[in-house]
Amino acid sequence: MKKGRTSIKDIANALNVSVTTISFVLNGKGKEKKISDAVIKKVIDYTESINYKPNRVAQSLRTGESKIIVFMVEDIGNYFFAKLARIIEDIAYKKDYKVLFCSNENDDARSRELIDLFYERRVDGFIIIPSGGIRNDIAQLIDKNIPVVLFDRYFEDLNTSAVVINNEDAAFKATNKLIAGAFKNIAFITTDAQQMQMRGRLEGYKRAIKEANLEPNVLQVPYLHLNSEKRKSLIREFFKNQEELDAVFFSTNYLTQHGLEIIRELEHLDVFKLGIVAFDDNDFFKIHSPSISAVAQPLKQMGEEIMKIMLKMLKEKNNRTPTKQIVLDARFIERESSRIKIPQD
Amino acid sequence: MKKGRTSIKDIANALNVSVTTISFVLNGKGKEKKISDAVIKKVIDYTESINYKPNRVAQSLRTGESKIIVFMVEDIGNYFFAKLARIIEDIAYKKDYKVLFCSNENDDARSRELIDLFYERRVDGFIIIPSGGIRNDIAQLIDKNIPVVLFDRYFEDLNTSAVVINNEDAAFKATNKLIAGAFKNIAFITTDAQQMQMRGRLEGYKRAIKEANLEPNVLQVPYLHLNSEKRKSLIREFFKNQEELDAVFFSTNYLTQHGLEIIRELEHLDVFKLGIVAFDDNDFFKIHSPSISAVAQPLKQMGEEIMKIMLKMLKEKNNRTPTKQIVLDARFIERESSRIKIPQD
DNA sequence: GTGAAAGCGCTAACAG
DNA sequence: CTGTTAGCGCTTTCAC
Repeated sequence: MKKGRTSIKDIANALNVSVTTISFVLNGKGKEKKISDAVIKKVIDYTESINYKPNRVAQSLRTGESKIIVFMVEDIGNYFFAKLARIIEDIAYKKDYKVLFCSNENDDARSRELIDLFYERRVDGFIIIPSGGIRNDIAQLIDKNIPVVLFDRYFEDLNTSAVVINNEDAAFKATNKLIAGAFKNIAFITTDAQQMQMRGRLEGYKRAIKEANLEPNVLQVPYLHLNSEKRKSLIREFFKNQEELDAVFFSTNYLTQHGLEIIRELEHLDVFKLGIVAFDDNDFFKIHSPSISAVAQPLKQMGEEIMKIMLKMLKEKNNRTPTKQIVLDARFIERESSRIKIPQD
Repeated sequence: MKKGRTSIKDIANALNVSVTTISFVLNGKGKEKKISDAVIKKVIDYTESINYKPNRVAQSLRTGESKIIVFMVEDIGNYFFAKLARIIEDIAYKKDYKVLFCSNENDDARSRELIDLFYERRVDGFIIIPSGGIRNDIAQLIDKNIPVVLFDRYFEDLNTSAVVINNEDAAFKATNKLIAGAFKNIAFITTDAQQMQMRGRLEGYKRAIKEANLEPNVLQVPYLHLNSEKRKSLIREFFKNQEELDAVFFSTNYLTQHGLEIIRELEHLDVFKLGIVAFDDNDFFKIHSPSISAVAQPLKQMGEEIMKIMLKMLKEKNNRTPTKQIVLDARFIERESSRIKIPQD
């Protein structure tokens, strides 16, 4: 293994053929360009023997393509996103694309930084869960003819391709599960983010509550500029004044996590008597006592739809592919926490 | 916002100055190269007005630098790695480096693919938790003079910079916590991976058990070619034949997760009576009933040490920086699961 | 103070 | 069938 980096020119010199020949062979165009089998073999053998790797930076510069797709979510550590990432990656690999993952923490500044970073590096496409304030950045990408597929949510006033679930319906059904479990005072803990998926979940909850002639009971935790301790204390305060409460529906994964922690520490709440439902599933929910019922998004299907659109855009680079919006249904996973509890009176 | 991508040449044309001038100004060398203030202002204003972003691919090709560091771990979704990633990123940003994260799933083939991907793209440095079989790939990077810092574990026969914790000592102390909690039959559930950090943990456990005149009781779950269901059934079988068992020490995060799931389903085990300790902390451990005691690695310190070495190597590019190995101590977080339990007889 | 031009490693049109 | 060469967008040396 020699020091430094070998170039295609070095190989041409070593083998006494031109760089063109090398380039053709390495790009699998040997046959097509009628390079002799002997030369092809010579080139292949040699490049393999020295473990030559072409400089993709130069390739990218020359071709204008990077064969890289960016997958940007709130938090790649999140069970839901991590699983989805895997599905997308598998599909991409089959088409010779690599996928780079990153987390925007639902933060506009960070999203922008990441978009810039990858845009400047000429990635071929973006799959993004947009944070609230990056509408214009997305619009710019589209303007520059770069394929973008949003998911989980999108901007209603921006014409983009997107894959989302029917949040209103999913929340409606989940709330009804609690209602069917004979719970009467069902709180909904959500964020105050004015993102469409959050609004949808809230609407679904409200509709179910209304149709059952119950009272809505909503806590909206501000989602900006709060660390988890602050959020937790808001949830704690909310629970403290809820003597009647018998069930809780958490609208996001991290709120569920906070909520379970608080319920655990409050004397007047018994996690085994409370009805609990979470939006988005998590590996720990089945280990928890009681196990936690959850609304699970159809990961496989989402990944496939996202990539179908992305690959199409990538292929039709020049003529602008018409945008496409897909809405999928979520699934309710019933566990212990949403079942009818032991009567208490 | 115009279509396509603006180049430095377009700007030169638009402003009637040469590309050199633009380049100098954009790289902050305006003053140094004695470009007039008027021209500097003109260039800055114009590039900002059209929101020009230099093509980093071309920059990279020209300078041979990408200003990107790769951070590769088993699973970036893991609490421990995610936190560490954040710390590293913060430090890198201050020195104008970006960090790209990726997960190798402790799989050699995947590690290799990722290393190749980034190597071909000329990233400036690698921070890696190596999977077992990539010793040679790491060696090649070092051979090619690319800065590499390993952490969590390293190859004893390869001279690399690395940051690790004292696993033997941490496991020894954690086991002693259980022993102090009056537990007598303490099982150690680990993988059969022959990686140094796993061997260290096993040794620490064994030493503590021996010094207390207890009997070691070890389950080594094969870590290759097993999906989580398979691993779980091995743990289930192990537990089934353990009537005497009163405590468990899990050597990794995912084994803890599996273990808790199994304990939950087995009639003869009561999670509230069992002593439990996990290696590596997790957000869910404090929500779990009972809350789970854990060995926590010193994240901040690890991140700082890793970056100290990395930045040094990056700066001294040419003369090969001597390698450096750092060993840090872990911390035991005592929660409910390791405390003395209600007497049972 | 500013510009011309070489060259980073690669692809591909064109020439022979 | 294979070689020569322009050029992707940028940095930087050297010239004026």
